Amino acid sequence: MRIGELAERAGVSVRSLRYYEAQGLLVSERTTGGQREYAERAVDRVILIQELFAAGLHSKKIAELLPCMRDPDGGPNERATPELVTELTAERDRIDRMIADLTTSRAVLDDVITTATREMPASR
Amino acid sequence: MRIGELAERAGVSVRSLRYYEAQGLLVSERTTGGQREYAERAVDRVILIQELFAAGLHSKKIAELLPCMRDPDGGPNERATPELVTELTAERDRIDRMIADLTTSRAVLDDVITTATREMPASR
DNA sequence: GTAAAGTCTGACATCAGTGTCAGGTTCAAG
DNA sequence: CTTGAACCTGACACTGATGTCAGACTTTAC
Repeated sequence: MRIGELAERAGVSVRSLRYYEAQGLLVSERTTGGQREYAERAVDRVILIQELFAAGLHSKKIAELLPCMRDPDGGPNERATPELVTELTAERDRIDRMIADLTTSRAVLDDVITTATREMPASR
Repeated sequence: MRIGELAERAGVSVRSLRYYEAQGLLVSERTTGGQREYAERAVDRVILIQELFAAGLHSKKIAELLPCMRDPDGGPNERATPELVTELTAERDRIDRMIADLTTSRAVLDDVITTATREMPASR
């Protein structure tokens, strides 16, 4: 598929896909005319990249991480270096803290919403 | 307390505290000489602000939200408008999705870490 | 009263991902 | 062959919280 379709199916902008490629997160074949051509599995990869971005990982670290993932297609995958493992462990801990903080914030919002909604049902 | 102490106790930079004030998230008394003076409760407020930032809320929305919080000191608090409730509900849903995504990312990291660590115990 | 540490305002820089625009090329359909 | 949509590269703008610097003032300790 071409870049427009991938962007739509993965729910990101065309701009972002080109950026991912420039950062080494995503590869593409090229047509004779120089246009990008993606395999089916690119969709899942882009979604994964987005999730990792959302988790606060920077593109450089994602670029190191991706080749170490167990490839569902059974493709070859590198073994993470001890240094990378250390970094990823730190990231994992950070994510754990992030989830904890988010849970707190959610409770705060929920409290305000509940308080405001009480005895004032369904906006009328 | 003055701004340096608050920064240290809340774990943020002095710069950030001044920014919060400029955004209307934090108020301060001023000494005769014009220096900021904070009450004890400012510490918790700043920590809360940080959590809300971490949850992806923008300062403007935090500024709307804060006065609607149940004040532990029993201070006066506004009732959230229906519009704000709608927005906050959207934020809450977004946080829920964020937590779900983070959980996915955490699992990805965990998988890579586990795979790399297996049969290669304690970095030697 | 003096020195040192802390604070003030204001301005500019940074980061990283994304938006957007320009000028040109490629592709697919008629 | 032509046309319009999609794509290409490259460049610049933006966002929003935070870092950092300069020059001046305040506070505290001695």
